[in-house]
Amino acid sequence: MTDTTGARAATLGDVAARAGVSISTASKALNDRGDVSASTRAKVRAIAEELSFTPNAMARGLLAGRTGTVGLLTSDLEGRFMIPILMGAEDAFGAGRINVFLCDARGDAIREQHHLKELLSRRVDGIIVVGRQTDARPSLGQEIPVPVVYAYAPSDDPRDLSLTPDNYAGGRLAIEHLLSCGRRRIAHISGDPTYAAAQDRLAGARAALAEAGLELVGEPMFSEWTEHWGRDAAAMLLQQHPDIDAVFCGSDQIARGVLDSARDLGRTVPDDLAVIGYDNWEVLATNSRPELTSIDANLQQLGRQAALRVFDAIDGIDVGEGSHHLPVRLVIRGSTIARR
Amino acid sequence: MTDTTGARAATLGDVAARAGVSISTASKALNDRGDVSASTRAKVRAIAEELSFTPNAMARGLLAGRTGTVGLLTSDLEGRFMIPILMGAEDAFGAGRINVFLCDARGDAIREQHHLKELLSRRVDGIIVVGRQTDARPSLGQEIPVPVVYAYAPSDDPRDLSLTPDNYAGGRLAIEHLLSCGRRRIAHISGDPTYAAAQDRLAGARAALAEAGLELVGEPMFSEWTEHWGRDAAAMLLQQHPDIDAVFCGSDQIARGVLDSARDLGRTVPDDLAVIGYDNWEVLATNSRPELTSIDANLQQLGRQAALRVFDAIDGIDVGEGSHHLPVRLVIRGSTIARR
DNA sequence: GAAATCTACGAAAACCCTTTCGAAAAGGTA
DNA sequence: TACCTTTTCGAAAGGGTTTTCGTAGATTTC
Repeated sequence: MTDTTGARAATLGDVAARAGVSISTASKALNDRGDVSASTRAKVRAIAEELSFTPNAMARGLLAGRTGTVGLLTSDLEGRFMIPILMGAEDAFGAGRINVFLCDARGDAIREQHHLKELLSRRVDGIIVVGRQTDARPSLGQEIPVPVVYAYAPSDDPRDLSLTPDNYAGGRLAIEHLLSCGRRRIAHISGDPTYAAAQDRLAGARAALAEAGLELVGEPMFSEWTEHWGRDAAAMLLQQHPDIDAVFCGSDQIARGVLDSARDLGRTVPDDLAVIGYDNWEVLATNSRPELTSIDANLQQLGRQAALRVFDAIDGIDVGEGSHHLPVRLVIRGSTIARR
Repeated sequence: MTDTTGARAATLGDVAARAGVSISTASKALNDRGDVSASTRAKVRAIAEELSFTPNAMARGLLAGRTGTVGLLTSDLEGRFMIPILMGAEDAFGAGRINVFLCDARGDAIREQHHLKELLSRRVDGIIVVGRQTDARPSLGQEIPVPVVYAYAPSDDPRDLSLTPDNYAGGRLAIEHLLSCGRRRIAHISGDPTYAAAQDRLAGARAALAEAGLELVGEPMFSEWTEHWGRDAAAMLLQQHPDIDAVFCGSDQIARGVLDSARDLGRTVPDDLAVIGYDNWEVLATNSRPELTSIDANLQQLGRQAALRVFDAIDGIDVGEGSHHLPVRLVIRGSTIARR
C-alpha cells in the first residue's frame, strides 16, 4: 500500500518560499508568463521538480471558471455498446487534457438524477449521456448549464444534440451486400421487436430489397438477441423455407446461432447459405466457422464524435441539434463470401 | 443541444444576498450546522432550491483538503475483465458520494505516467490501478501522496496492496468439481502459457489431481485464448486420448471451441465428456449447447473490495500490503452435469 | 435593575492558484 | 545629477465555500 500519509502535496507557496521568491513570481516562472529572469525561472523550476510540485487543478479551475472535466453518464456499463463509445470519448478527451468523470446510473432514472447533480456540483464543462439502446430516452432537460451530447441512445427532445448509429443504413448495407453476392431469397431473424434498432434495421433491409424488386422470404422473426434464439429460429426457418439462400441476422449472437443450426442441418455456409450478422462483435464474429460478415456501427468513432462536439460546445461553437445518424460499415468475412 | 451559455451557476453568495443573510449564515443553513433559526433556515433553503443552487465541489474541496474523487487507472478498457471491476468500484464509490476519474492508458507506460500526473494534479483522494492480466505489473512507486490499490494485475512491489483473483484456487475448484462428478481422466487445454493466469490455474489443477492420486491426461495444451484454438486442440486431444472423460479449459472461449469439436466428433457432453470453462463469461457460457460450467472470478466483488480498501485508506485506516488472492466461485451448468 | 447566560447572526480567515498593477532596481541618456 | 526606460519582482485581489470567533440583542437570574 502506497501511503505517504501526512506528506501533504507541495503547494506553490512551498516552492516560492524554498526558492526565496514570491508566490506570483513562482507562478510566472512555472507558466512561462510575465517577466522573470532566466536565472530565477531556472531556480524555481528546479525547486518545483525537487518537491514534485503539481499545481492544484481545483484552485486553478476555481479561477478559470472551467474545470477541464467532462461527465460521462452511462445507463449501463455492462452493455458492451458502452465500452467502445466510452473508449472513443476518453481517447478524444485525453488528447485535450480533459479528464472524464464516469457515472453509471444502472438504468435507473433516480440514480441518474443523483449523478447528474454530482456532476454539476463538480462543475463539469460538459456531459455525454450514453444510452444502452438506440431507442430515444428522456432528455435531461434544457435547464442544464453545460453542453450535453447524447450518444447511442438519442434524446427524445429534438432541441438536444444526439449521435446515434444509422441502423437503417446498416440494414440496407447488409442486404445490398447479400444482393451483390448474388443472393435473392433472403430471410431476416432479429431480436426483441420493441427495440428501435430491430425495426430500423428491418426497414433498411426492406427498402434495399424493394429497390431490387424483391421481398423478404417469410415474415421477419423476432424474439431475443441470443444465440439460442438464433438456433431455434434458423431451424424453423430452414424447415419452412428450405429454398432461402441468405439470412440477415439482427445481431452477431443470433448469427452465431444460425450458423450452428445451419451446420446441424447440413447446409454449407456460405455456398449454400449466406449469413450476415450485426454489431461486428469481434469475439463472436472472428471465432465462428466460417467467420462472420457483419455490420460495424463504428462506436468508437461515435464516442470520439460526441467528445469533439462537447469540445466545440465548450469553446462556444454551436454544434447544432437534433438526431444525427452516423455511418456504419460492412465488414466482410467468410460467412457471405467463400474464400478464394 | 442543451446550452444555456451565460447562465452562470448560482453561488452561495447569490443565495445569501437573495435571502438577505450573510454568506456564513447561508452556508450553515444549508449544511445543518451552527446556530440558525428555523425560519432563516427555511428561507435560505427555499431560495437555494429556487436558484437550483449546487455548491461548488472544487471550492469545497479546496478547503477540506479532500476532493471526494478517486482515479481509476486502467491499462486496457477493451479487455472485458476491466468492466466488471470498474462497475464494482464505481458502485462502491457511488454509494459513498465519491466520483471516479476514469483514465485509460491503453497499455502504454508513458500514457500511464501522464494520466497519473493528471490525477495527482486533480488531487484525487486515492487511486485504483486495474491491469489486464493477472501477471505482476510495475509499481507506480512509493512516492505517491495518496493511497493506491492494484486490482486484477498485482504490483511487482510487495509494499503495495494488490487484489487479484485466486487462479490457483480456481484451478483446484474446477478439478475438484470434475472429480466429484466422477471424472478421472482429465485433460487441460489453456491459452497463452506466458500468462500467470494459465500457469496458476494449471498448478491448482495439478495439486487437486495429485491429492486424488491422479495426473492430467497428456501434457497441458497451450496456445491462444480463442475458440479456434479450443476447437483445434480438442480435435487433437480426442484423437490422441480418446479415453478422456473431462476437459478443464483455461477460458470459456476455449471451452466453446472444445464443445464444438466434441460435437463434430460425436462425443456427447456431458455424458461422454465433461467440459468446464473459466471466467464465466455469460454470453459465451449460457449460449452454448449444453450451457457451460465455469469458474467465476467475482470481478465485480474484486472491484468493490478495491474501492473499499481505498475508502479505508483515505480514512487513515491501515489496509495492509502484499498480494491478496480473492476467492473464486464455481458456476455449475449443463456441460458437467446432465440435467436431472 | 444589573449581571449573567443564550441565541442568532456576521466578519474574516483559510484553502491554492493566476493575474493585474504598481513599485523598485538597474541601466541609459541629456 | 536629474530624468527616463527597461527589467524584474511582489502585493493583492479574486474565485466559492467552510469554519471559527466575536458581537449584538434577547432572555433569564439574583
